[in-house]
Amino acid sequence: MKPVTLREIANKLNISVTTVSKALKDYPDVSPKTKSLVKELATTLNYKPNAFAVNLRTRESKTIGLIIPVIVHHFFSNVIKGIVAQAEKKGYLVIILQSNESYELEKKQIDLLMNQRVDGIIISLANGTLDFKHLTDVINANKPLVMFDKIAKIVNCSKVIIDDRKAAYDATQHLIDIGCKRIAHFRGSLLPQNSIDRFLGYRKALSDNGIDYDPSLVYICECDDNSFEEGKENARLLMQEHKDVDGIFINTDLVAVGAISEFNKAGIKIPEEIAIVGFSNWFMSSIISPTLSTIDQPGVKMGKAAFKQLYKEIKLRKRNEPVEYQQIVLKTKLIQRDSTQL
Amino acid sequence: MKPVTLREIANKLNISVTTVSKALKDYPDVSPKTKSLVKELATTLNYKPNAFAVNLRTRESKTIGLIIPVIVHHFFSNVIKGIVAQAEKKGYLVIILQSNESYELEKKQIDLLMNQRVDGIIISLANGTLDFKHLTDVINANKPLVMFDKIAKIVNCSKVIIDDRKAAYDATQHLIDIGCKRIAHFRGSLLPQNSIDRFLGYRKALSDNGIDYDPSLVYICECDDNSFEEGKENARLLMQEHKDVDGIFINTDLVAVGAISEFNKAGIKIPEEIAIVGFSNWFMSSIISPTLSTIDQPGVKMGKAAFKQLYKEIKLRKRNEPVEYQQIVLKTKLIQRDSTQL
DNA sequence: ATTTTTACCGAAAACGTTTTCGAAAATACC
DNA sequence: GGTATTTTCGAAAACGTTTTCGGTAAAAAT
Repeated sequence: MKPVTLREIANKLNISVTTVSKALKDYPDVSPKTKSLVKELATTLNYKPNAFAVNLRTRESKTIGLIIPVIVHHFFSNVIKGIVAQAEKKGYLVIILQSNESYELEKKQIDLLMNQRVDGIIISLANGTLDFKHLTDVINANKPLVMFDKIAKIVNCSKVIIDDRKAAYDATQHLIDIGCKRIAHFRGSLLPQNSIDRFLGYRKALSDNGIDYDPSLVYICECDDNSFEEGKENARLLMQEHKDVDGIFINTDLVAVGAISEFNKAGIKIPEEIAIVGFSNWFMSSIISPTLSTIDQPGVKMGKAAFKQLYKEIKLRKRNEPVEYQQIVLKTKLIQRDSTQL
Repeated sequence: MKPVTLREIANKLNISVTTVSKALKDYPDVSPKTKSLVKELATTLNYKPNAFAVNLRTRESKTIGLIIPVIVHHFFSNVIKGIVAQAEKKGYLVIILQSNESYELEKKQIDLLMNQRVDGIIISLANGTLDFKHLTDVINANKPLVMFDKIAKIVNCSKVIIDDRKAAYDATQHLIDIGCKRIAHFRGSLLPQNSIDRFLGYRKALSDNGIDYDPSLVYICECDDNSFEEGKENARLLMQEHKDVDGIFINTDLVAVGAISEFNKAGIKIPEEIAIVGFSNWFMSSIISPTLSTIDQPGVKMGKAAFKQLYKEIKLRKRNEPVEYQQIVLKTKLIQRDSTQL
């Protein structure tokens, strides 16, 4: 019942553990005959190297850690999929942890992963994370760290992001192009970098088109969990406070879907009375009525890119070669659907 | 930069590694003075035990494996969340792999996890899995295995499921209760146990109510990926082939949403002309129009239950106590919404 | 004062690998 | 046949921890 070890193979063949180990790894200093003998016996005995022993010796775990704010989220589960798939290709396993948007938990989890001696960490920050010592600690411990989506610009490491600012600019410009004059923005949480960037893109588009920026048209919400309700709530507020608004750029599709459902209920016509652009291209956005124009945010691709970069850094570090941090910016594109199709 | 080891602490205090180790684990045979000395130094040096070494020595990895068919799926990502949360509470980490509904991949991944010496495995089977040797291998290697949702009844291990048959029965009975006479069933894939059970529940409800079972009313689809399209396609077929159908019990909410959108487009009134019950209580089902009646399938709860059972078995095995496999059946409930509200 | 007990510590083996380095055996060369 | 070279192998150390088992010194008991 106990797993087979090198020693057992060695004993059965009356050779040393050393030779067995070398034979299995095709060292040049072991004869073809013994090599084949060893390999044969290893497969018949179904020998599997003990990962702990290998890791202890080689200081590699062939495992990486992934920390994300929420797992149950279309964008993040797509990223998970991308990372796991790419990692598997390279023989790496992925340990996934969920920070629940909590800075404290995030810190603890980084610790957990470091103790586990993962070879690297991929992270998307919790909204509440303002202090970055736990992250610089990782880097100082000489362990590769890649941030994606929700990043901290100050931290010096590789990042995989989209150009949130440009994407938001494109979305807003699109609303302007179809004739919107008073454009609101549902911004979501205040802190995260991409919330900031999307807001800046929105404002830039306005000013580039000579439209005055009106702060009262920007709706903020700190309720992290029920985005759908957030959309409905903001839509209700908007209908009370700003009847003249004819276009909204919304931070994320789920919120947009909530808003649409509220507008539908109130009998407000989309896009005739209010045009809407969402963000992330959730598959439901092509399904609801009216279908939602949105920005395509390539989750799987981001995941793959993040792992690829991490992998590169792991390899470089191993060879003691200098690593230079990359800022990988993936392309987004505007997808026009009925919610802006006049 | 190198992590601190027991030896370094020992050298700094001029005591042995043994004593340091014991002090940190509160062995009775080390004096309070040295204990506090060691502990203090350990925290100031930020000592973290090397997980590999510990694992090698203790044969525990404090890590479990999770294999699921797809990550990007509301039900499964909820299960992930439940498992990860519960595992973290007990100090366990979770390695997640996605089988992509492929038997071959599933087999490989089991192998990967066994090599990694995880302490246990939680799995939901791929649709294509018909041979179970890779699973019995796990059990024979004396490693705890818990299956959930998509299980194999033949395999002798603990399982966490819902009573699919009863749930399907309830759903169908509900359709009958509101007056449906010709009830179709979108069954999805043919193989998985829960597809079979749901079908049986559907049939039982019919016969218990004296309604003839008509095989042509059961729609099967092997397209694993685009459930939404499957719903639309089946709806189209149904409208052509069986204009007299007045109720459908649909295997999963996403397919149901597809069907609803197709019926909406065709101008067929729900529930007046066709009543619909879905399955899983995806959050979107309370959002679309009309809102969808469905069976609540508690993903997070299932994940938690699965880990709890696995944890129990890990502990029992460690103490060499006999483990008895549990079949944990979680409660589902029918949620009535507009799609069956006459 | 001697023996017994208790309290405290450490040497050493073990977990299963990998890798260095030297030695032995086989082969080549003159 | 003797030397030089190449093949082929294995002993041993190392990775960092845990745990068993003795051993010593001090404290308690006789």
